[in-house]
Amino acid sequence: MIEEALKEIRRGAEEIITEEQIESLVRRYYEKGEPYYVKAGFDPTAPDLHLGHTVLLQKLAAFQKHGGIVQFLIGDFTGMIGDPTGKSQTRKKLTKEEVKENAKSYEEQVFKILDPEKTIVVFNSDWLGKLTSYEMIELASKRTVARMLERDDFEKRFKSGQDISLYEFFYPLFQGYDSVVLKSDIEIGGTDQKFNLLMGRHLQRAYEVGKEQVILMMPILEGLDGVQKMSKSLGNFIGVSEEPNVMFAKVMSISDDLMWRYYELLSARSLSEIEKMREDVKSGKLHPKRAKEMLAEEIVERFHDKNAALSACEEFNKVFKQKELPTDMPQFTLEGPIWIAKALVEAKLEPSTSQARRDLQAGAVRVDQQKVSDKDLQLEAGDYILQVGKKKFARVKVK
RNA sequence: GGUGGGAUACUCAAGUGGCCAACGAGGGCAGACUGUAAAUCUGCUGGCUUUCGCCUUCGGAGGUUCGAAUCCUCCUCCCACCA
Repeated sequence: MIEEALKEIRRGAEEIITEEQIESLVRRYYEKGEPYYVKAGFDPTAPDLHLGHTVLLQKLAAFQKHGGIVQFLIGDFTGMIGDPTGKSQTRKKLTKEEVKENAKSYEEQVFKILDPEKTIVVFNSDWLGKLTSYEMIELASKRTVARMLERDDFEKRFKSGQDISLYEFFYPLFQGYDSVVLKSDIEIGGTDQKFNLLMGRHLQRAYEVGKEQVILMMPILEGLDGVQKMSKSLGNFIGVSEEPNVMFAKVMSISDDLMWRYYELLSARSLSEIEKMREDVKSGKLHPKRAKEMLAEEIVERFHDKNAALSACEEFNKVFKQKELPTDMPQFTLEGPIWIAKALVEAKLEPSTSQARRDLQAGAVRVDQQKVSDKDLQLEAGDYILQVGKKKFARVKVK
């Protein structure tokens, strides 16, 4: 039992410091029923979560199954400073109302994964905002400049003579101080957070909290392209609030290799179950597409529901396998007669007539499921279904 | 402070007076093949005018020239070496 629990906890983790400590926490829970605290910090800015963020959340959920009480920390104070990157200055301060608002929408999204019964939501402005100058100096005295400069980006900047503002040193200190206040037993975060996470461990020792938090680092999830990290700005993400059909299709578009990575980091299926699927795919017993569908179904179900998942799957196969038309298409009414290239732009299927012209040339455009070979095609009054490539559809009425 | 080198489209990177909307690679889009996977092959990859052409783009501002990404002047920012 304990072994199983540890296996799930270790799953996907890039690094754990230290394994022994985690083991004793879990053991203590199973033998004496004593829970432990698992902390994770989140940005207070508008939470538009994507699957990348849920990697951490699921790890928290795994802990909850095995005795962990989650300390869901909203870094409304630290967020104001901003984690040092060398570029950003002190960020705009969010009002109390904005933070509350964001926290609320966090909860809506987050409790699809976390167990609210075992989650405590905390705001670090509650204690960081009240620190006196004396206490801040005390905090700063717990760490030397030399040790601070060990942090990767500080070291680089220092060596190359770039600016390091004093305030930047406070970010890791504050994050670590949170662990002191919260008496966390474990803190989890991305691999890029290693320095900050270790700071919590150090400060707990320095403040004689009586424990040194375990740190568990999760890898950064790759985006749909399978190479770069999932991020909104790169456009390779799956948002947790996206439409079931969109979400499903996005999962289906990932490569087979990436599929297993997603299974490991995102699926609630047990490792042994996943291993079995992997073997079945290898031996031909399970079609890889079906394996991917199962993943897509699971993910859609988590953020929507079972029915949405099933109908998304059905819709997907209808459109892409049977090549039938999607059930829902955006509708447009246009003045006619109209040149096909213009109509495509009007229907938002193309960004410009030049691009439309190219796609026309390439044979990527269909009207009522028929490939258009005439680049000069005029649409007379009537109803049409326009299609560009495999994914873009629109219903237009020409007047 | 001095001396050299550099800044080109989404990214990297050619081009050093007209043939440059600008070689090539990556990425992206599309087609074929498939399982909307991967791999592979093919086409396209600034905008507008249904393509005759026109307009905007090569760090910024001016200038020389019939004509400039390319030459000149000034400015901004990067990088290397010297002090």
